[in-house]
Amino acid sequence: MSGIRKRSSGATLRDVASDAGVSFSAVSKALRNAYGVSDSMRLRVQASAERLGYRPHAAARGLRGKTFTLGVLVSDLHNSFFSEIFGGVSDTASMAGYQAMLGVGQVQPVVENAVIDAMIDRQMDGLLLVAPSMSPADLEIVAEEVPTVVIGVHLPHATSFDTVNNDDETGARLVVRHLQEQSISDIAFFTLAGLPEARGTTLEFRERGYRDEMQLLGLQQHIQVVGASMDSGEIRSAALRLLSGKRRPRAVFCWTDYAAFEVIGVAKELGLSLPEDLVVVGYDNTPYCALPQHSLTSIDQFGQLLGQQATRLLLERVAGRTSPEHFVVKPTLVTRDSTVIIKPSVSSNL
Amino acid sequence: MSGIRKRSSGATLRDVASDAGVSFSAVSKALRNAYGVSDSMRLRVQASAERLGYRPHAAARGLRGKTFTLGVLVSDLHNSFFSEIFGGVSDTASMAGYQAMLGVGQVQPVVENAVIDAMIDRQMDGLLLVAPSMSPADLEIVAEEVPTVVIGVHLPHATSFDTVNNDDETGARLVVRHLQEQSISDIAFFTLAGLPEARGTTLEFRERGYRDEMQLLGLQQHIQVVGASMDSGEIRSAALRLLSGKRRPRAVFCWTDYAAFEVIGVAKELGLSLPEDLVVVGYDNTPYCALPQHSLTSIDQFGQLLGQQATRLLLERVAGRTSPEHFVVKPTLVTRDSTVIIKPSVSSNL
DNA sequence: CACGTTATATACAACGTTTTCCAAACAAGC
DNA sequence: GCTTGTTTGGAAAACGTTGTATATAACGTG
Repeated sequence: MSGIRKRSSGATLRDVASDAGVSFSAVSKALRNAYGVSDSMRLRVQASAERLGYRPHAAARGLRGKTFTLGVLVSDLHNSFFSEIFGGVSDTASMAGYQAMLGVGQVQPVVENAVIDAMIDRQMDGLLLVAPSMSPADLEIVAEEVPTVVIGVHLPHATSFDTVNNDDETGARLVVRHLQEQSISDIAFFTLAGLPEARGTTLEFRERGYRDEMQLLGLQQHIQVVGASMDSGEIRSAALRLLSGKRRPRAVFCWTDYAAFEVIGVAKELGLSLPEDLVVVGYDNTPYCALPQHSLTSIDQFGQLLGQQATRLLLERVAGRTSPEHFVVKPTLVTRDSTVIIKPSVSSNL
Repeated sequence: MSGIRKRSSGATLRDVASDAGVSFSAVSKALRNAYGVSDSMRLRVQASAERLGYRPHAAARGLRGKTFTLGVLVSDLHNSFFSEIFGGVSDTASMAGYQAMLGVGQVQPVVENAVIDAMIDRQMDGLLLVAPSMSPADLEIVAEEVPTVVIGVHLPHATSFDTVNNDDETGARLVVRHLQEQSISDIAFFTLAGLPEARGTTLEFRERGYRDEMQLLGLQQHIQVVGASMDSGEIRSAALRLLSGKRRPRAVFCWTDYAAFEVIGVAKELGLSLPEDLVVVGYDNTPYCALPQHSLTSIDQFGQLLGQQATRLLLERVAGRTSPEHFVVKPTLVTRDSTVIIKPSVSSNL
């Protein structure tokens, strides 16, 4: 019930050693289940350690061995998709005796670098970079220094780090196909603009999937791509231009849910009714999608799974693997009212 | 432009020393601007350090002195209010040469304790606990061990740590008064249920403010409090009970924005129109409130400012202050369409 | 019984800092 | 020129681990 550990013990290896009547290096080995320790001693040592509330001093450890800490860099806390990823990371890490610590890069390469430096300085055993905005070259530099796994950047030929992604191209295709099945062909893609440079990013792949599938279905004349930064105001004005222009599309497929919500907002302000006049689709399937006032069709990319797999790979790298692995999960379309034209009879499914 | 630091230098104090032609302890002092170093030497050392790309080894530092790391514990990443706080923390910390690292407590005291332990083990110089769900007694235990500042728990008499809060009571009063000015008197309060225990929490204060102000305005017969956990399903069923029951209120004041969004959703499903049939108010003024489909009136508690002040206090504690300080910021009501009955003429204010 | 061969436990040298204590150098006061 | 004091730089002892090298004991084998 209490839960909280009796602290301020400050017991060190030496204290445990003198309590158990053995040498302090014996304690070190006994507690790490190292080779060359008799069962009787291990038991005695463990008992003493337990009683004294011994906890290894991470800084001291960091000086010689591992710190059992993983650094996770996310670009933006506001995107609740990242929270989902972190959930998977945190669980998997703690089950392996590691602790995950989060840093925030604010989508600015400068800040990202500072955070990464800080993590390396603190001797973190491995780094998990979620949707970093730095260049592949810089990623290589980081990966050279410390075991690294990257989520959200498609670099299947990277050798010095692993990548974990959802198949963004397929995700985008699913959307286009779904809309076409609803007899909607005039589909625009709303992307994120103003990023440093072409980066092998998820955005590229989503856009490519969109373009390719449009082409495949013979809808190439309807291809239309607009973009805005992450700023709410910019998203709104881009959406306004798109929806009040003369080429207003029948559907808008947004690179992330939040952008979709803004688009829906602008549409409402323009007096458009959804889904009759306009259909909107998002990406990430964040919790807000399920709210009836949005009921937003979206692509689920299984953030938790992504986090788990990435952590698994990272721990493998920390353990010594050097050959690269690239994990891709198939995304799923979650259809909701925002794109289902013919509504089902009654039902207010709570 | 490049930005990324030349890594893998691995330069240590000794390397810098031999490069500059001085002893390594001289380097240590020179770089920390310690007493007893001539200007000429300081300059020479700084030049060498710069050239070799020297970075202090945090683990080694942790063994003797500070780690220049602050641990931030948040209960739940999904609440984007916390992101806002962290923004303020991060900025203030890095300006003082500190790095903030985030841990997530999942609203479970067990996990919270594990994360706190991990932070203490890693010799973090101070802890910033955001809306922790642990007991005041446990907070004291933690604070005894390491400089601590708590955000989001009202304990104005705590001596071993500082607190930073918005004035939840006033916030709630603002809401009630605002609604009454709109001639709405039948106001219910929607709170968070199923927490460990009474904790001196923000919830308590919001509820108290609500009750007191209702009383003051002579609306005591309309006082009605319902609650649900953080789970979306539970919120929805509680909202359904409230809104379809015979005592359906005219307004629902929710302890946090997300709950308000769920309530709005349920209301829509029930065919209620807002704001004519029902009025909803939230707390935190998260970015989603501004979306036209919500246009949710909410209380802004200035998360960024909260984070900045908390960090300032924490750094003071790290520097040695032991007398407690308790900072309170006045919240502000941000009115939006969800509660403004008579709509302004035209305007689609983008 | 000398002689490897295993087991087991200890000693001790790192690891990269911070900090205390000392020595050297130099100036000032008599 | 001798104390006294005040800078300035260096030597060395922590800090709490890990990991390697070494000592000791126990145990067959030839």
